Amino acid sequence: MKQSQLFTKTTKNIPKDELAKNAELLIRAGFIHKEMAGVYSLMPLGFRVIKNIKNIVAEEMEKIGSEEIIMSTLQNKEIWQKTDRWDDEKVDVWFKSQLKNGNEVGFGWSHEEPITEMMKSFIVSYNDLPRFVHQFQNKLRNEIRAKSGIIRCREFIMKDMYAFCATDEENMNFYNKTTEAYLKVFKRVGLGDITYVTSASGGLFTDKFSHEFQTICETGEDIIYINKEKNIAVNKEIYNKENLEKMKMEMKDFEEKKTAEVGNIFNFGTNKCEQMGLYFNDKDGSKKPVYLSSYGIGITRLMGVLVDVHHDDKGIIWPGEVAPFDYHLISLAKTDEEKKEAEKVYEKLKQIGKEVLFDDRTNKTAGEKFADSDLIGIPVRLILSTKTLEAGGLEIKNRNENESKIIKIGELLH
RNA sequence: CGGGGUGUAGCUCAGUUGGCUAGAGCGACUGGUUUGGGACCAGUAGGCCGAAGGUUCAAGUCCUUUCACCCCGACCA
Repeated sequence: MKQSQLFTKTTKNIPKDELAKNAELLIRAGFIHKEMAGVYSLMPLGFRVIKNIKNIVAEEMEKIGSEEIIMSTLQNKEIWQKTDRWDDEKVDVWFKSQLKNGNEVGFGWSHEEPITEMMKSFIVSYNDLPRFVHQFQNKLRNEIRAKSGIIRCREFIMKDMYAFCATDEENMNFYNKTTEAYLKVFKRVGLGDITYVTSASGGLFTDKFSHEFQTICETGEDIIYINKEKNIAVNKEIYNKENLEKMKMEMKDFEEKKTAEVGNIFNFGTNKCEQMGLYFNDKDGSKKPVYLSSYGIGITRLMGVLVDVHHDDKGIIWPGEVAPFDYHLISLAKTDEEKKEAEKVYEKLKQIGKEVLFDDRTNKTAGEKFADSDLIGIPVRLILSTKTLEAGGLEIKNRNENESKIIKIGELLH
């Protein structure tokens, strides 16, 4: 992509209505645009990062047997009434509207009920189980207070996955497989070292505990207690003597950390399906309720957490796999010949399958280009200038390092 | 939803006890000089001072209402 054509704009000014680092940098670097409190649009750069995160998540979910679908945003009131979750007293994040005929509809804040309802058309026998599906979908939640930049939004992209199983064993097996898959996802996006599987309460979803994936992060809204040796973490909401005794641990074993919840997994057992009337005929002819578990990863939130965790005073430092581009090729070419050379490098890099942002702008000074480059945060910066050509090639520098070196153009293409 | 704060140029802000034609920096545009860390000079454009109502000879400034945004708390996949 040529930067002269890229739909974006960077700014030196810190937006006055954003205190959170993630939103500040993403806006300044031109990744997102704020529509209103808790609602952001994605610009091309932001869209690329989101695509990369989605691809990683999709890959890992497919590896454990899930298929991608996409469900509707508009939701049927009657379906939610079956589990008593239509009532605003029970679920306070509903956005609701009306059809022309006066019927109420809801905007999806979660999809357990609709997916379970849908499955009633497809799961009737043990032969139809297990069934795993996931989707990337815009969730709408009427949060009392949007905050922390893109960490707590009213509209956001979420990956939600649902597992329908015949037995508790099958269900727990998938639950454990997903836990592993999630850890892989967080490792791949660059949060592996600071993300913990955390025991938490089930909240609205289940009476039992659930597991959250919590990433250590200043902008986070959760407090968790971590034991690094045993790799155990507990959310503050269930952190008490009684629960610790069950784990045979004491408070002195834990360290308190501020974290952001980047993923969570819930086991509903057969509760939800019993409420919704999703049963199947087992081998012996008996009618049994289906086991359901659900698995979420906040995709846009993940982008925010990544920025909060990976930045310096100059801008964002994207981990490789989620970065909007592999290379930021900056041309400081003066002569036509040099310009041609820069163009050639750009084309060659594309040919070998690299994603390149090519700063071909002629009306910007070197300093401005460097500042933009640091702000945008592409992992590897390549500079082509009179100086580098004289030295035999390009200057290469990683965003997270200070040293640069000259390499031959040919070396880069291997 | 309680408490606190902020709305003035595209962005970030200044604007005194109410006073004449509302300012700066950045950005944009034009011309020129520059060209390895947001460079310089000259010029130009750009405003319903968040919105509505009120007080006053006079309102960006005072009063009332309202909307938006931020922060703290409560809440919370």
